[in-house]
Amino acid sequence: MIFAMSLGPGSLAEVAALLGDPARAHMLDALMDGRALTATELALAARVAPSTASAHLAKLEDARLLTLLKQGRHRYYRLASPLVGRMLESVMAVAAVQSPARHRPPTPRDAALGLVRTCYDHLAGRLAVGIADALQQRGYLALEDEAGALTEAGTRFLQKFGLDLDLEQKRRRSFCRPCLDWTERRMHIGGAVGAGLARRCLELGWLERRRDSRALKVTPLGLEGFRHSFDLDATLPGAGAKPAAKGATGR
Amino acid sequence: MIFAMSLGPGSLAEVAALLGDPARAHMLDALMDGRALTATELALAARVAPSTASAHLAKLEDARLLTLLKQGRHRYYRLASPLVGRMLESVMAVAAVQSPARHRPPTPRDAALGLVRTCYDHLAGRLAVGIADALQQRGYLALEDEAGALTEAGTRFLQKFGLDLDLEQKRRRSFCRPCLDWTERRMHIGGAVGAGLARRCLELGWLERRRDSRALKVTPLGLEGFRHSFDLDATLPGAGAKPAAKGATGR
DNA sequence: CTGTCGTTTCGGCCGGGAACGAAGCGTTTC
DNA sequence: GAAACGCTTCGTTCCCGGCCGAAACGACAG
Repeated sequence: MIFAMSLGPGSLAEVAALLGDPARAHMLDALMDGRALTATELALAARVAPSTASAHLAKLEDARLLTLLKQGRHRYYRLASPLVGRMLESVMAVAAVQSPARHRPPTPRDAALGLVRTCYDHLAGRLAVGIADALQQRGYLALEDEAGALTEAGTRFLQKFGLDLDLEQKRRRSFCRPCLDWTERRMHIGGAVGAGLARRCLELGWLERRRDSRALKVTPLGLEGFRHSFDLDATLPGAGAKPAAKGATGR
Repeated sequence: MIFAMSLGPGSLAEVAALLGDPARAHMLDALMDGRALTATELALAARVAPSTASAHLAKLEDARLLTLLKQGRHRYYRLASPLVGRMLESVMAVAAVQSPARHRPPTPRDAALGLVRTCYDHLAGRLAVGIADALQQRGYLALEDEAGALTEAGTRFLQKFGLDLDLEQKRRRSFCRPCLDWTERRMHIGGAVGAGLARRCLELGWLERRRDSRALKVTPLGLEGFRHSFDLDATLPGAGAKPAAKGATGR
């Protein structure tokens, strides 16, 4: 039998087929913020019966896309590695590009997701793109299709902002991965810098996690902080007072 | 109906399902070298009847994963964008990691693929990893999990080697994307630098495309060139004379 | 020990979609 | 014009795999 390649297209299909089921896709999407969720939570996210969810999770774990953490009578699942997260990102990026806003009933909760959410370990959404834009405009950052890099001025700026880039930077000369946003269709900051930025924003109390969603809440403190540090308006359009500098988010 | 998210996990599943069929996966894999192939060639690659292939190709084109070029009575398909290529890469990277050499009947033709092949627009395989290693060892390159960058010395070296990095470099400060190799499980050079390197090796006549495979042929000229410029032994293990400096490829 | 909760296993149902062959359409060659 | 070729459309078959509910299992709480 020569027709079975030892690796390659065969296993490509196997992995992709796992992502190709709507229920599993919803589960993986729910896990994309990096947290560990229980089987029931994932069943809820996928809108299937617990028994169905169990079968799906067994497959995903068997394929090493998820890792399992048994804790009492709960079973916590999480993405097996950043590699898996990046794979999901890249598929979503393609999905976003090739489906040019087919049907657009912009759900109310989508608005929150569109403003700012987590993307595995970093920030995504309008705010994240805005941050990337602001840093680029000031010459702190160069973000291209395939790679990104901080300038020295940018490194100093982010260190002053509270990121500890020194350790990382000694090991790796460049660690700022561009990530295509599926709502904005624009690049934002992933990689180590993106993760650090997200961590710092949560640490400062500018953003808060929500229990039920990947969307993040911008605190009043954050509203002021983003305006002051990045010249960004982090309000939801149509919610509350009209922004003073409306152009800031749109750009 | 609140249960239908406008974008996100739904379209993730849609795209992934397209990759999840073995026949389509084989087609996409065949297209991963960036060339355009006809419908019959793809049918052959996927080992399905022309009518079946036609249906698959229609779906892939409809989803904008492939673009169609009509030419006479032939229909040439190719990957719609580098984004699609990168998505396939990332899925294969996961597939390679999570299937730890399940069944290993190392096909003879796999040996050629393992040595050097194209990966969308750049080189992959043992030789490509070797090149990346050599450049890193000389301090020309820093390649990490999420990003990579040339040093100034590395830029000069590659320019002397015949890559025209000037144009690119003015536009983008950093453009050297690391790409996980599914045979070697090591990083090699993708992005603009990787593409340039591949182009230059073909241009120099060091490597030649094969008609039927993504594997490349190392010419005698290339054998000497790789040894001289990168201190690499580009022979197939077990084929021909034993390499003089065996450690060079293994590292 | 008994009940509750989180999770898995089993059995059965059902639909989507991948496969093929035959026939049709457009293009090139002789 | 006829024949060969490349590809698609149509109609049919068929099987894989997702779904659920019922029941079993293990863990914790009372």
